Amino acid sequence: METKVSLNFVEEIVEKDLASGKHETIQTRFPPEPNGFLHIGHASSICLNFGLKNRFNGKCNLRFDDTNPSTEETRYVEAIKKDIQWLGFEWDKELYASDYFDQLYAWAVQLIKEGLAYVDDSSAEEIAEQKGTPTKPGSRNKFAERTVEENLDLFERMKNGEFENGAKVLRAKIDMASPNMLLRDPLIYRIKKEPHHRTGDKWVIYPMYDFAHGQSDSIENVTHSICTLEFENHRPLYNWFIEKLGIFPSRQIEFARRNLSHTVMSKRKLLQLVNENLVNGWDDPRMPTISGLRRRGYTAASIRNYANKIGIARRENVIDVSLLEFCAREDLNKVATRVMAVLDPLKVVITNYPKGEMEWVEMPNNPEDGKNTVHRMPFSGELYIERKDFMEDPPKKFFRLGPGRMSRLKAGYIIRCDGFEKDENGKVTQLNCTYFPESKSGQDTSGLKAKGVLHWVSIAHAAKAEIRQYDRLFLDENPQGHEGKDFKEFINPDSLSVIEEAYIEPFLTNAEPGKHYQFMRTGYFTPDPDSTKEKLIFNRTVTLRDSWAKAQRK
RNA sequence: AGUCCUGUGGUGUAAUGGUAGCAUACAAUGCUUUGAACGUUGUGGUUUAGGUUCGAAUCCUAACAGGACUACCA
Repeated sequence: METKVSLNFVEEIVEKDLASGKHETIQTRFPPEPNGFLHIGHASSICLNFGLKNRFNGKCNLRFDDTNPSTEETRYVEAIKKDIQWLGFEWDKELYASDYFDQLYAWAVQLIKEGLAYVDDSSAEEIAEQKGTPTKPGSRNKFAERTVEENLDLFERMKNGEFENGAKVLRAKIDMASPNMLLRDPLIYRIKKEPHHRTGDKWVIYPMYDFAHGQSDSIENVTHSICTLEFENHRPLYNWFIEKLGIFPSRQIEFARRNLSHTVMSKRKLLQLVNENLVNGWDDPRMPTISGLRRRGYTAASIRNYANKIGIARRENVIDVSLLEFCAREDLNKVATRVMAVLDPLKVVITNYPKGEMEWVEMPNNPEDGKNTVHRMPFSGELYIERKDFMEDPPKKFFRLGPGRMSRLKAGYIIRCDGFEKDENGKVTQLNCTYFPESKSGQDTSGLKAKGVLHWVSIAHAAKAEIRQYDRLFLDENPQGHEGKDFKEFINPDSLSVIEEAYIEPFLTNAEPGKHYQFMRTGYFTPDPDSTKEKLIFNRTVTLRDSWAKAQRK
C-alpha cells in the first residue's frame, strides 16, 4: 500500500521546477555561519536542504557563510561538520564564502564601473540618519556623487589597508526612497582589520552578507536557496545583485524558523548562556543544540523524525517541547536496552531466601525489537528497590508494596512485604519480605497474582553510578517573549539534579557513550562522555510516560 | 505611520474551488511480568465582515490580529 505523502511548499516548488523543465536537477545548500553551534532549529533546515537532495536526487553543499571575521572560529566549523554527519547527512561539497573573496571583490569593482556602487566616508551614525525611516524616505549625501575613477581608487585603497576601521564603506547605489530599507544604498563592503579564520590577514575589507550570500549561491549554481523568514526583505536585494551582475539566478525561498517551547534558540542567547556559565558549555544536555541533545541521549533518528513531523511552513510557530520528547521516546523504545537501576534505594531482605546464596535471572533486552535476547542479572536475598515503590499506608490504587502486599520483582520472583523497620526519625530503613520460589519469572506455577512489577538490584552485586537528571532549562514556554524582561529571569533553578550514588545492575558497567538504555520504569539514559569505568555517569534523556504520577497530581 | 509576510482543534501541520484529515497533547477504556509500549474510543478547529461561485479554509476586497524591516551581524 502506498500512502500519499503531502509535500511541503518548498518541495512543491522544486517538483514544479523539475516538471516544467526549469531545472534538470536541483542544487541546495546549508549555509551556517561558523560563529556558534548548530541547534534544533538548524536541524529543520538541514533536513529540508539535504532531504530535498535525497528526495529529488539532487545535490546539497555545505557552505560556511564566513564573511565576518569578528565572530567566526575554526572550532565552530569542526563542530558544525560533526553535527551534520551525526544527523546522518552527507554534503556534496564543503565550501566557504571566503573562497569567493577575490570574485566578490571583482564584482564590486564591476558595480563601481557601472556607476552602481560608491565609497562613502560617512560615519555609521550619519549613514543611519540619512537612511530615513520606514515611513520617511532617505537622502543621498555628497559622496554618492563621486566619479567612477575616484571610487575605483578609493575602493582599491580600502583593500590595501590605507584607511582605518569605519573610515569608509562601499555602498550599492539603488534607491534611497525605497519602502524597503534594504534597498536604500545598502553597505556591501566594510573595513575590518581583523584576522579571518581562513584567509588570515590577506583581507582588511569584507563583504556584507547581502553582497556575499546570493553571489555564493550563484557561483555554486544553487537552484533553490532556502533560508528563514527574516531574510524575506532581503530578497529584492538578493535578486538585484544577481541581475546587475548578470550571474546565475538562484531563487531564494523563505520558511518560518521552527521555535521550540521552554528554550531559546538565537545563537546570541545561547552564547550568553555559555559565556555566563549558566550551562556547562555548548553541549550541555539542557541546551537545544544538536551536540547538547546528542549528549543528552537523543538519537539522530529521533531528531530527523521530529523535523519531519513539525514540517515546513511560513507561519509563526512555537512547537511544544513535549513533541520532541515524544520523538525521543518513540525511537528509544525501539533501540534502548532494558536494564535496572535504583535511584533512591530502599533495602529489602528476603527472609526465606537461602543466606549467602545468589542466582542468575534473565532480563529481556528489549521486548520491542523482536529479537528476544536477554542478559543475566544476579538475584539474592538482599536487594534494593525504589523507595517510592513502598508505602506504609498505601491507598487502594497503589499497585506496589505495602504491609502485607505482594509485588513481582521484574525478571525475578513475587515477594510479599511482611514487615518493615524504621530509624529514630521515622524513616523506613528496611523491608522484610518473603519470596515465593515457584513464582519465578517465566516458569511461574504459583498461581499468585501481583499487579505491581518492581525494578531492583542485588545489593552485593550492584555497581554505583552518578545520575544526572535534566529538566527544562526555562520555566516559561517562551522565555524571550516577554517585553521588558530578560530571558534569563525564567531559567529553571532545578534544571539539573544529580544523584551521586545510584545502584545499577552489573551489566551496565560496560555502558559507553552513544549507547541507549531504558532504566526500567524510570526513563531513558545514556552514558555521559565524562563517564569512565571507575566512575560511571548517566544522563537522563527523558522520563518514561508516567500515568500514575499524572493521576496522583489530580 | 509605510512596504512586505502570515492567520485551520491547546500545539504543529495537511486539504492546491468539491467529505476539514494526520500527528501530538488531553480524556476514557482494553491489554500488560515496565502504572511503559501497544490497541480502541472520545473531546476539540478554518480570525471577522462582505463579495465571486452550483459550491470557498482555498479566489477577491476590507477590517482585525501577529510578525519582519529603521546593524559597518548573519
